[in-house]
Amino acid sequence: MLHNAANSANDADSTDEERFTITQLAREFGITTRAMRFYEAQGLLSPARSGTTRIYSARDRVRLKLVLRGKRLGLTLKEIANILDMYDAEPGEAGQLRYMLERLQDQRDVLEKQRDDIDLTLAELDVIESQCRQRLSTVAASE
Amino acid sequence: MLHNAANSANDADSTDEERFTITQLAREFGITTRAMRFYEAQGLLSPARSGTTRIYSARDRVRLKLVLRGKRLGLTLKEIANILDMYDAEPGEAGQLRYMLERLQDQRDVLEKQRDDIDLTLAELDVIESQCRQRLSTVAASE
DNA sequence: CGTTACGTTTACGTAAACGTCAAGCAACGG
DNA sequence: CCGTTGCTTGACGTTTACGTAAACGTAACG
Repeated sequence: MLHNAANSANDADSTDEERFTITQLAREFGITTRAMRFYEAQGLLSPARSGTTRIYSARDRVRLKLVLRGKRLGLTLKEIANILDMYDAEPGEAGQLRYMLERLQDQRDVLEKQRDDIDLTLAELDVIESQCRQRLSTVAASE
Repeated sequence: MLHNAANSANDADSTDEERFTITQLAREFGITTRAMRFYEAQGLLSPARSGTTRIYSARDRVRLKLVLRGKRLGLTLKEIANILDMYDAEPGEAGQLRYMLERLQDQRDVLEKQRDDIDLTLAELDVIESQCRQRLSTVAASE
């Protein structure tokens, strides 16, 4: 078993990064190892290897977190990949930077539209709920 | 062709509801007729029929709008159907009403979580964008 | 009267995102 | 040494949400 964490002051290794196994992260985030391997196949993750075994760093963990957040927003894995790529994109030339700014704005537009949709939906849930409570009080009275 | 709208003061029909063809609505919302028929097959829409031809009412149109909003939020058609069902649910008995209130709260939790995710993502896009503009000004200076 | 436009059903195809085996290697406990 | 546990790579199955094509009806247009 991999001795993990709880090693504070020793270790010859210069970087004291925590390392995780695939099942550790899977359990932590409530997903399957199959899903994680799939994300890797899609280029969303690229953990180190010890032999054939995957070793996830803290950075990998953050990326996974971002993937799952993207999923909650209903983004496809491809869209998530595009965002992740922007995170650690090489400087690049002016044209590419300008293109990237456009894509960023597109993403922002989608998210803001989505926030509006959420607010609308929440407002309608309020209406339904109050109607529901109304009926409930009426029904409860006749029991 | 169906003479639509623009008939204000006549018509023996008591309800002056507008009626739409499938292609009208499809064009209006930028989707395909195939999609609309699919939504119907999944129980999300149930337009009237004139012979075999579908006739959509204003109410059908609203439902379609809600379906598309749900889609933008990343909901599955099944989830959307559940929400729509709550819209026009029969009063029902107390137990069912209480169950419905729970489902409503679940939905609210998801949406609020989603809004938090959006705010986080927007904040990160800001960071990326400003870095992007930084580099761009640097690069632009050396041209 | 042919074709163009719009409507229908039925049915097979497809992309995305995994689920679910199967078969195999590696270490560790008893 | 043998079995359990945890990791690996295929590879095929499944669900969702349509796309796409075939084959047909019908109403208007020139």
